[in-house]
Amino acid sequence: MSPRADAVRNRARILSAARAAFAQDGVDVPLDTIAERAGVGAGTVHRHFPTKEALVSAVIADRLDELADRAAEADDFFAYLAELVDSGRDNLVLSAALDGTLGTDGAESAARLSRAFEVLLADAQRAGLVRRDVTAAEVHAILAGVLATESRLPPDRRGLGLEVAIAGLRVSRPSR
Amino acid sequence: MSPRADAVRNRARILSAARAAFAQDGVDVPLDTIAERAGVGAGTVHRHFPTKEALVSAVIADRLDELADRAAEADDFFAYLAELVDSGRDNLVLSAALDGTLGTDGAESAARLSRAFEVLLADAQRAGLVRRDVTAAEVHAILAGVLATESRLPPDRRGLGLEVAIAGLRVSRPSR
Amino acid sequence: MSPRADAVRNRARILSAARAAFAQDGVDVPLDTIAERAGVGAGTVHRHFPTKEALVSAVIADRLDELADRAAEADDFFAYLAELVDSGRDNLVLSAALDGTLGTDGAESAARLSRAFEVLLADAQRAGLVRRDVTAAEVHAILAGVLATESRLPPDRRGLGLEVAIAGLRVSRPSR
Amino acid sequence: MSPRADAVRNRARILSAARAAFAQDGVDVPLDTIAERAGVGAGTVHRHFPTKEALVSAVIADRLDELADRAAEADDFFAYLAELVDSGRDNLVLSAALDGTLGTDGAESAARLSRAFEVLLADAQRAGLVRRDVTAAEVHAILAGVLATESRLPPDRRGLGLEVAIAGLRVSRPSR
DNA sequence: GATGAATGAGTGTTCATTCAT
DNA sequence: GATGAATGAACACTCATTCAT
Repeated sequence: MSPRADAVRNRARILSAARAAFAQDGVDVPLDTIAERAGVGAGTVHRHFPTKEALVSAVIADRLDELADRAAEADDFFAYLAELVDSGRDNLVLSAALDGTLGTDGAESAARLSRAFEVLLADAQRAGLVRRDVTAAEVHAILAGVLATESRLPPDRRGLGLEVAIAGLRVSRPSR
Repeated sequence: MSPRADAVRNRARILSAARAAFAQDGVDVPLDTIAERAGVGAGTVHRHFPTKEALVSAVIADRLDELADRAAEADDFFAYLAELVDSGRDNLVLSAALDGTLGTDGAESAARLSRAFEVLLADAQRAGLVRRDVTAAEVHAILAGVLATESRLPPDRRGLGLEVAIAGLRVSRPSR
Repeated sequence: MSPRADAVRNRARILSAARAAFAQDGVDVPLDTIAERAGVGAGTVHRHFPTKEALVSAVIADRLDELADRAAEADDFFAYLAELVDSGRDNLVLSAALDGTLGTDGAESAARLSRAFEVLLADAQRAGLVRRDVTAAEVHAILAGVLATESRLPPDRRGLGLEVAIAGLRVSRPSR
Repeated sequence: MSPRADAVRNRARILSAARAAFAQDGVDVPLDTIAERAGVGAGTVHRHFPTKEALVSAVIADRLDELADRAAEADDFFAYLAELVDSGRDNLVLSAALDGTLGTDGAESAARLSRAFEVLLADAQRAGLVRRDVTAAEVHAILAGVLATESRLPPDRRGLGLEVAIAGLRVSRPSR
């Protein structure tokens, strides 16, 4: 009752190919390229994702889901950040796309991530490791910046951006 | 060597229009739109900038020149950063494009900026306000991240990204 | 020779769905739409009608068969015309398609219709109600025109096209 | 001050090529075909007619303008009809498309035609050559039908459709 | 030098048809 | 036999670039 074995596989392959292609060449890669990478016809991409925008949203939602899963499992705010930055290193483009509209699915995934992230942040704030006046959304904006920074650092300096952000997040008030 | 007055003016108008258009709609705006905004024909844009990429590079180089000018005039590292972030707030797109190749002109402008920036940074480091193990290039990467952060913050929280970065840059070693 | 019950039913459902879809949206409706309307898969449509053209031909042949049936039963030329126009009113698209090639089946149906129609016409001509120099094929062409006219008339004027045609068919020679 | 010499010519060539292509193969001909026939690139077609629909509308409007011109010059209702049918013989497709939406220009052209046609019709009615209870719009619908009829008649019978319509339009009431 | 019309390759999307399940 | 996913050619439309005026 499920001749969908192929369909499921194709959907996954398209998603994966799209993710790689977006990361490598930006969201402007032709859909044909993605189709070729996924080993399917152009029409198949459209069957699964009626619009290019839908595909982008799906890739982002997929990524958000991963992040949400990790956030839900994590128990250490900073370790989670490190992991997140690490995994996002090659996905700057994608993380940039994060600003764009997400389909309904994306919104849901983003909400899941937010909830898990808020818990982690609150713990860290309670433990005195993060200044209390920043919200989860604000820390998220800072993380987006960290990703942008990391992508511009030479390999042997990776981690510096996060290091600085963490240090900066600890201090309540700028003295200077 | 005389009727260049118009040519010079057109070049400036195109650059200005391109800058505004890139900031508003991203680097994917059609050249026709830029030409229209500049009040010139599409062919004129190509006479001055043979390629779209050349125009993008020129806009970036132009911006880098401004930044270099300001850096050369500044005497306070942090005030300079604040000014830079402030002026760059609406130019995230452009600053993202900064990763792309710059033409030769761009390289020169970038070099000018670097030299001025290095002086400011060295002063701040000597004064003990910035950890000594970061280079100018690294601080630049961090600034790019700050711009990304700021663009994601609501208006009433603008400045938080820079604040955190400055605080983080002061601490020499991450203690955690 | 047994499980054809379903096949027969499916064929009928597809034909019916196609007829409705063509009448409503023109012959350019996607086959998928027709398949969905018929409650079958796209592949099933092709099993019954290997080509879209074949489906169109079948729908037309089906319609021609109906018309032939009615013509065979009718005994009054004008009443038959009225009925035909009445039933064809919403099928302009289909009647336009009538020009296109009909498959072999279509030719047969068309022939049946022609024979029945010729009988009716001959009767009317013998009774002096229709000029004698027009053939059945020519009256058919005129009827196609009447359908086109009717589809352009407002609801409260429906019938005018046929009325004029009937009046015109009575006169042997244009006097002017 | 008019480098538009080519532009004007191209516009005319495209319009002409489109008219011929539509008449020959229907409105579904690829734009590329029209471009090729006109001896221009595909982009040029779009510069002049931003949308395919716009091109169709323009072709129709162009045709309506011709008809309006002729109607304005004519002084004999029936001669005008004959001329119209004669010229429209190969344009059934186009006249079928006439139902579709016309752009603003089309509406204007249609209005011009209506006004001229109304004058001719009124004259004919006053002269007792056409029944008085039909409006210009209704006669137009009948003409559309005549065109449909004519396109279905063999060459040696051309004119029969108009002949019948004219005869029918003279009689005030269907007697039967 | 400037103009803007022309070009044509490239893109997203549709859809008749095929084929694995 | 039926299903619906896969295919890929075809289409309308965009846009950087070229070129006649």
